[in-house]
Parts: sequence; structure tokens; C-alpha cells
Amino acid sequence: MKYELHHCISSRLRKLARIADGHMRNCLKEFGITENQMTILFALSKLGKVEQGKIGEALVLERSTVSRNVKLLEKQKLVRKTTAYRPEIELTNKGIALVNELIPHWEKVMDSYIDLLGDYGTAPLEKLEQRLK
Amino acid sequence: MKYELHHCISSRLRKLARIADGHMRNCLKEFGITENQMTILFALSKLGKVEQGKIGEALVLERSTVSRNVKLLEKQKLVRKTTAYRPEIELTNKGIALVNELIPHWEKVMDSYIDLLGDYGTAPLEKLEQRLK
DNA sequence: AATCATATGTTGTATATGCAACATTTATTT
DNA sequence: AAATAAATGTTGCATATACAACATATGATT
Repeated sequence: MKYELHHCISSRLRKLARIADGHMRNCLKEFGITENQMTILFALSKLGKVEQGKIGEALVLERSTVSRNVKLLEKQKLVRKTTAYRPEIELTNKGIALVNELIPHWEKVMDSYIDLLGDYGTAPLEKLEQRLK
Repeated sequence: MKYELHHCISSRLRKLARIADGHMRNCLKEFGITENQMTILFALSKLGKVEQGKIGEALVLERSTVSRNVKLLEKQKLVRKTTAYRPEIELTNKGIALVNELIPHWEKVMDSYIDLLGDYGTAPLEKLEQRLK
């Protein structure tokens, strides 16, 4: 056999994502949002006001997934969307405040990740990102 | 700011997993199973007859997730589970046959991953696995 | 301008996933 | 042995995710 079955790359990435998610979830509990919602809020924090489609493009998420996630964030009044057919999305003041409040906690989780990764740092992650697109 | 928001490690791993999954899904379509079902079938192929709990342990999956995934595989008669309260799970002949039939296709996807990763190979992935537990 | 093609948003459906709550079984303590 | 604790399986609930089908809007062709 060419490869060991448990060396399956997509399974392994999925597993790593589950592990990392578990860590981050603990941090997010008190803020009432999920890991993915955080990701979208962070993306909006960087992108400003953008077409909804751009979010999926940046995060490699299916249109429908973005649509639903944005709806959840809208329900929490963390983002605002225009009423156009191709709406533009942006953080509300509440969303901005949440991001700012969250950042120090998120940084602590990041610190612990960096600590775990030790001398490797995020280099292995970056290498994967460079190649796996 | 200590880190860039888009450098969030858990988000990035999640994104990488989505990308890798997308590739594998194409391969699995014709076999009528999903990426996660494949992962469990592969694990059983290696582990033989095991307690259901061992699957979650090996794959870092919550008990309930394993319970449901196994149920789906059972419905397809790809795995068999004993009726005990803590059931033992194993591949059926149909499951074994599917795994064997799938392997060459899976290997092609793995080849393409290895090709993508180029000179890095799976080293970055292994480094992450060593540290992120 | 009207038509056709393309792009994008939404909804239905199915699986993936985790957590909490509950059920049951096994292990431990007294 | 009885009672308590710990482990494990299942179910309800919520979100995450993708795909297909549909709706609508935008762009390109004629």
C-alpha cells in the first residue's frame, strides 16, 4: 500500500481543526459567539464594508454558509446588512465593541497556541497555506 | 496589536480543512460516503473490532458525533455493531469491500496532495500534529 | 431594448459537530 | 452486598457546512 490510511491528509487537517477549535471555544463561551462567527467578525473588522460574497471568497466558505452565518450575526445585531439583493455587510457598533473586547482574550489563546507550537511557530501552518489552495 | 486577526490559528486550520475536504469530496461522491464516514471506515480497517468509544478517542470526536456517524454507516450496512450497551464496532464485508475499492481512488487524491505540498511533503502537517494535541 | 448568460443570495435537505441532559452500565467505596 | 461514583451511549438542540434548486439581479449579445 502506497500510504497508510490514517495518514489521510484531509482527515488529519479536520482533526487538527477540531482540536484547535476546542481550545478557542472555551474562550468564546462567555462572549456568546462561535468560532466561525468570530472568524467572520474578524474578517469584517479588517475588510470594512464588503459585499457578502467577498466574505465567502476570503474564508473559502460556500455562499449559503455565509448567508446563514451572517443571518445569525445579524440576529445578534453584531453586523448590519444593506437591503440590496447583493447586500453589503459591515460590523455594527456592537460588533466593533465585541471584537475589541474579545481581542485580549483571543490573544491569550493565540499565546497558548504559539507556546504549544514552540520553535516551529506558525511556519508549518504557513507552509500548508502556501501550497494547499 | 500583538497578532493580526486573520492569523487566528484555529480559523486557519478550519479553512485548510475545508479546502482539503473539498478535494476529497469529489473523490467520494461516487462511493456514496462522506469524508468523515471514510475516516471512520479507515480507522476501523486499521483497528478491527473496537469499542465505539475508541473511535472517538482515536479521531478526537465527541461521543455523540461518533454515535451518529456510526449509525449512518450501519444504515448503509458498512459497519456492524454489537447490541451491548457499550457496543463493539467492526466493518462488515461490504465495508471491507468498499474500503478496498476506495483505496486506489483515495491514493490518487493523496498523490495530488503530495504533489501540491511539493518539497515540504507532509512534514508541516506532522509538526503541527506533534504539538497541537 | 429584448434576450440570454452569468453571478449572487436564499432555502431545502443532509451530514458534521459539540454540549447538556438523561439513561445505563461498570467500577469504587463503604 | 448496597450505595455512590465514574464512564459510556443516546437524544435534543444549536450551529457549521456543502450541494442542489430556485429566485433575482447584472452583464453581454444581438
